[in-house]
Amino acid sequence: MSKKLEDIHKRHAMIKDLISSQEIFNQTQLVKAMKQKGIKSTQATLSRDLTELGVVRVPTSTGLIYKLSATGDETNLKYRVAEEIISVAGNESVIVVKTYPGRAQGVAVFIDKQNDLDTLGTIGGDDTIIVIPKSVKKIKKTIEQIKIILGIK
Amino acid sequence: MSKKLEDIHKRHAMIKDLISSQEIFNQTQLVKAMKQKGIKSTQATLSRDLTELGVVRVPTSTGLIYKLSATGDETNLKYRVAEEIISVAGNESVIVVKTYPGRAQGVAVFIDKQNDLDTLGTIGGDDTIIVIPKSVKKIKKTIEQIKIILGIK
DNA sequence: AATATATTTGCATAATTATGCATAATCTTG
DNA sequence: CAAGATTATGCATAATTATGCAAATATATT
Repeated sequence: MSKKLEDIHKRHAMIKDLISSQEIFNQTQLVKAMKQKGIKSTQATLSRDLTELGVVRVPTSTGLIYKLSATGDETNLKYRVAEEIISVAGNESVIVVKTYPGRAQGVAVFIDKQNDLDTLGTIGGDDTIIVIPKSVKKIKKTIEQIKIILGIK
Repeated sequence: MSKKLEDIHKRHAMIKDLISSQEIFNQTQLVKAMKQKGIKSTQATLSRDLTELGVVRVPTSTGLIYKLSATGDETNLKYRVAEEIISVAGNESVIVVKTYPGRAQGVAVFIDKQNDLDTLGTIGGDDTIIVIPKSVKKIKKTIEQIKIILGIK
């Protein structure tokens, strides 16, 4: 297992921990709070982390604070989407996802939302989606990722 | 009635409308969108409005966009209800709440739910609500409480 | 292991948002 | 209606956040 990946995970976990246990008003404050907990990073990195974690800055009576955005149906959605997929396959240049009739649009939107997928974009018809990878070299990997995210084989 | 209050309400309504009907990425874009709809304002004012409306900026696959924060959130409901109220006043026997057209029912339900209010009940029409206090002696106090709960003056 | 690919990070800075202050608009009270 | 008080707004700018780029680190391939 990658040391780096562990670190990122640790940092993300710490961020979630901090923003849910205390009022964090801005990113420099977060930098300091993390430092106290033994994790050093910079405002720039945290800005990216917050985006990845889907954290929002909400107005409250005490000021703008960071909060984890409401999740919950995410896992559920995943299941439903997975059930609509027939197959995921690729050739040398694109990935093709087959779905049950009329389901392609919804699945395509879901795939688009997974911003940890290295895709340029998707086009969905009625029962077929074309996924354009960032690079043709990533096709295999991306197919794997899609399958992993959706928990299918 | 105040011209100004109407304008603010209109602007707030427009903001909610715009951010829920299209992707608004930043405040200058919002300024332009509002202008097209005939409401002129500045980035500074909109910044304040967004805070008042409890709007959040959430990360999505297409970038950071503004969204009304999760419904069901109590604080939020409060904001929205408060937005619909024009005035709260009383005479020697009842309290009258004036709202924007068609909003009275919703506001009345909200007031009913506040069980720390010393009221016997409410009757709501289209834009007016009559609130019956437990005792006429509590009218002043109850008006105050309503205003405090909703954070209005 | 060596080389090639890909990812993460920090720095510097651009982009964006929030706010103090002065002014204008509105409201209140006499 | 006038005078004073309050609230809303815009301007200028401070505060904060996001990002291009290059270096560092990690991963994959042979």
